[in-house]
Amino acid sequence: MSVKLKDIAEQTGFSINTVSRALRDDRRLSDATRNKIKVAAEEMGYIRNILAESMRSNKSRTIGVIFADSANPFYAEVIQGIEERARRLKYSILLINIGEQAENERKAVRLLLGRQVDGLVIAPVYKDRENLALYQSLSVPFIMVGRYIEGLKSHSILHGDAEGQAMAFEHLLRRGHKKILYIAGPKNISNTIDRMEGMKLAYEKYALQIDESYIFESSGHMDDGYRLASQALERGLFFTAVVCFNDLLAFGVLKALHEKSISVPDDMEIIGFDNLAMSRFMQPGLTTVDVPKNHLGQKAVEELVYHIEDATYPYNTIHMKPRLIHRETTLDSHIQSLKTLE
Amino acid sequence: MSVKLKDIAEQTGFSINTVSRALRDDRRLSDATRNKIKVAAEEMGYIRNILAESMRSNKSRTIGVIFADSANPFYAEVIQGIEERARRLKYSILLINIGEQAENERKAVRLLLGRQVDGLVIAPVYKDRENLALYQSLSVPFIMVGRYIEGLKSHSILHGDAEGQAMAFEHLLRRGHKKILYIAGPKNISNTIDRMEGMKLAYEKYALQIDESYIFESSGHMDDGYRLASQALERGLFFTAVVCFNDLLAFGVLKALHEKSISVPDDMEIIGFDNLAMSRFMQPGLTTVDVPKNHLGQKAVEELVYHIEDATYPYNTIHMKPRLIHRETTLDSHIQSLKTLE
DNA sequence: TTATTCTATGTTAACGTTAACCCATGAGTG
DNA sequence: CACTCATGGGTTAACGTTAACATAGAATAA
Repeated sequence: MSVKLKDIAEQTGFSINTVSRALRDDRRLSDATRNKIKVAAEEMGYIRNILAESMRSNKSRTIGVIFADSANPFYAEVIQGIEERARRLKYSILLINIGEQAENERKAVRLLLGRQVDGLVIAPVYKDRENLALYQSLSVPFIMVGRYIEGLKSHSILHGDAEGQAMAFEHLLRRGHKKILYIAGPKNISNTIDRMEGMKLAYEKYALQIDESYIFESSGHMDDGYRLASQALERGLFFTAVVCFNDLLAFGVLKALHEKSISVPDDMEIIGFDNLAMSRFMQPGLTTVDVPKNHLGQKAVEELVYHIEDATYPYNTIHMKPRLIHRETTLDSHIQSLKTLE
Repeated sequence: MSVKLKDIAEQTGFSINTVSRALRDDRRLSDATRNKIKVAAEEMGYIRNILAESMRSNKSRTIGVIFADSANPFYAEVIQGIEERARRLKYSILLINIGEQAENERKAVRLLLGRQVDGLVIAPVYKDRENLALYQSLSVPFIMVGRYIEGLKSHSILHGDAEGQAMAFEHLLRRGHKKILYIAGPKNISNTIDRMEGMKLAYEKYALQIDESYIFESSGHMDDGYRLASQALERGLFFTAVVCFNDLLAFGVLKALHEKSISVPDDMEIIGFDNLAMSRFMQPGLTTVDVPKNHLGQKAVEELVYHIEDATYPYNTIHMKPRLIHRETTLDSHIQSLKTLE
């Protein structure tokens, strides 16, 4: 069996409690005692039983992490940030994927509560009466990353969905595009709603009407981008630019355009969202809205731990700034003006 | 405070133990009692304290997962498989990233042991005397995914690194390529060694010599692919094909080639490894060696749980079959033969 | 009938740790 | 010299659950 405090106590002649204190660096013990015990523990290969510690101290140093899909490159980077920061702060993370299903989200929360997590980091499904009630009565702190749910927005860290999407559209509208295809995201998450809102803001700014037939719904995956763009082209829909809910969709769109021999950005401009690591390496490099993914995860944990360690710490929505990253799927204003002169 | 067994016991009039049994579906209780207790538990919003359960039963239903970087799309997909299967088997996963550092790997193992995990799934650093000793004396079952370490190969689930890399090279050598650039992976992992071995096998098969100056070391990231390919070209190194340790490197290489206006596959053929989800959407679509990533993760958990539940279950290396996926960065034999006729 | 086995439940202890409280000793204080 | 107080450590109980054993009554068998 493994080494326990009891074994170290017997070995060193101190009581179990003294051993426990020594290993927790309790200053009320003499240096000599503390060192003697620590050395013995090290020699005996002692590993503290965190389960027992958690049980007794009522603090598990564990954070539950609930996402739709950890393999999605966007979430993968957020999770990376979460793991990194949690590890640094001496917390461990329990990861659960829920595939955008509100019911799975509830199950995940309950499971994690059963595991006595000290807090939760969640990318929640947007609208679900039952979930709202669940969160409102939740016994542990929780932070929502990159998304929010109505009524609990103060728990969210957001990255300017509306603002970012507006920037993307403005970049195109300003330069005269009239027919822009918008491939939207899954309808049960806040990002889809906010980005749609951003699109509207941009159109309003330029006093232009949105043609609803240019808005497609999607799951946010590459295949959908490919499929929807292909279909639109095959049906003869006329457009000069495509804005995508995220980069993955844009990858699919690029593939479709290439197959139809439509030249990007000359005949068609494309803008994504998220600025995934791969987006820079696409051919051509994808113009997109940058979101600080890793930082988002780190910040979420940081805030969460504040709440865990201080129950009075207030919840306030945190906003991060999106940035439009110009690459090769759009023409920048300079080049555009040159072309206009030709 | 939260509802405990004690509360349900008081509410229903049964003993704590009977309540515990009822909620665990113990068949020795009468249906009436079991139902009454379950209904009461449900009504009272009882959530079982898994920590306490784990403490007492000496089984945490937790699996520790140790990878270099969960944001790497390859591992992200493996982890997805792990999470999926673990969840289905009622296990939770604790995730730790170690960045290919042997020392971090040791720390992670110890941390997870402290958390009383029932088993580990690891992508280990290849060669480290201390780690070998650690694993040899490990008190819980462990499965290594996609990699192995010397002396413990039976714990691994592998996907034919040598075989897959040989297939890639053979495809090129068979069709007459003489100067093939190979961008290898990080040197402290088994994949790099085995894939290098696969390359050698292919050259031997065609009785050709390997020119060491065509082998570059890398970290396996996109930037390295870009940087190394750019450098090779700038230095005037002559080659007609590039084989990459993984798809990420290939993405970087494609970018570099495009910048130099080298046409793929006509002037240069490229083969990657891993068949990431994005590889199909690259422009041109990347020819690569497919590895069943999600399945690898699922299988790892499946095997691990066999070991957890039956200590006599034997360790045997499991081999999965790689497949060469022909896409647009290579010319297939048919097209090649047509070109030859020109 | 009486012994035996089942069935359904209760009682007690334990998992390994930490919290809360207690107690000796000796130094410093007035 | 008695008193306080800090120092260094021990004792006991508790966290919430399950394992192991015990038991009472009913059903069955001989």
